[in-house]
Amino acid sequence: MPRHSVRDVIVETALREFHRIGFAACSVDTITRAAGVPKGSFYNHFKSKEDLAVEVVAKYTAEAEWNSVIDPELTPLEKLRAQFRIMGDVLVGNGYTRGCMIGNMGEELADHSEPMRAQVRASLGGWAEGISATLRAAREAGETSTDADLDVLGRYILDAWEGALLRSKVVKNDQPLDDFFSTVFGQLLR
Amino acid sequence: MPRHSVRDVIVETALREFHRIGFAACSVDTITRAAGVPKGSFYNHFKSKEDLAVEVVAKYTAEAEWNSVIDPELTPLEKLRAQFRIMGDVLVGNGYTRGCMIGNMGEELADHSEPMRAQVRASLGGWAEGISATLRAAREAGETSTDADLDVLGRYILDAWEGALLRSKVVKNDQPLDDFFSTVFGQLLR
DNA sequence: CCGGCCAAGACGACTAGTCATATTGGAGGG
DNA sequence: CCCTCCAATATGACTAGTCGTCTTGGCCGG
Repeated sequence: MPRHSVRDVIVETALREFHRIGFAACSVDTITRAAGVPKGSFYNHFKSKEDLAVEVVAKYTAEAEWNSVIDPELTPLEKLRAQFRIMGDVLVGNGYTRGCMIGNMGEELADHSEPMRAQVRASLGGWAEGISATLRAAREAGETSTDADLDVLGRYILDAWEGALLRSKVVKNDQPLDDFFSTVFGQLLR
Repeated sequence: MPRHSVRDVIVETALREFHRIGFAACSVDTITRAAGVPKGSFYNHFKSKEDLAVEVVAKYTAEAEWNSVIDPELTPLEKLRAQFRIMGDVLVGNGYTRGCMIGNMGEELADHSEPMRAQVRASLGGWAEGISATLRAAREAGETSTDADLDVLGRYILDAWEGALLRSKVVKNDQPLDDFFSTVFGQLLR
């Protein structure tokens, strides 16, 4: 049991720290110190820092706040809006820093780490498919009259979200998120 | 003159190398080796690696392929499409690596370097304004019937571009760019 | 001679990962 | 039940670099 729990502490801590400062700036030492775990123990649980990061992205993908929107009273588009809203609230709560963990890792490591590129690809792919599924429900419910291919649109909306988060880190105000919401829900999906 | 030329060689080389592998992965040694310049000379011209990177982003912004689209025969929307197309061709030509230099730097450094955050902010801001100006010309020419606020739309389109380039690095195929073009020109701007 | 510019190599901080040693837990025997 | 031994696991000092930056000596020109 203790070994299992130490491992989990490392993953949880790494998730927080990688998101806070990014992969390159976050050393194994930083993680283990923050986790209160001896540095030498790290390699009992993870083959490398890269392996840990891949696992962290998988965990984040499964547990992101996105998944916490489960109110059955919401229409499909209301649900989609709530999902993006809650993710945006996290960004704002962090003072417009950190952006999106998945996008950050893709940006930083896609050209350098094949396991990470594969993980980010899977994470973004699954996320976009979820958006497209919600769009299909919205279309069936008569919530949107768009004639766009909904798989294309789901992916595109996610791209726009990643870009908006990036710009939020840069301008440090609400404008990118406001632009996103008004364009996606006010133009593309009406 | 020689100092000026060495300095320029460093900037040109840095532009290439920073874009190829990103800020953190690109050491001063990497740049000076590639430039054929003694490493010790570097600090005669630049206060720091960060200062160089800021200057590189400014230079890239001024000289990106985006600016090379000047055919007066093109309608505003044709011009906009050509501008994005030529930028996309660079990505494809590099095997779907590198993404967008400005976005990359913003991603990697916005939370760590204030001068870089300011530069990326200026670069993205200017770029988005250019897009919005083209959209206004398109509206006046009757090319688009969108009723969106064109300043909002310009910024949003640029966000979507950044996100599409990120995803291109991850999936390494044409899908993100295709999604971008069909949604922006097939949905938002028709 | 003096001042300014150049650049080689030194400097100190930091990194991911290793490994010799310490610790712990489980199994077997009395 | 207790004790001993052994194997597996834990750990912190260490290794072998890399890094950005600085210092100092040399060179050149006025």
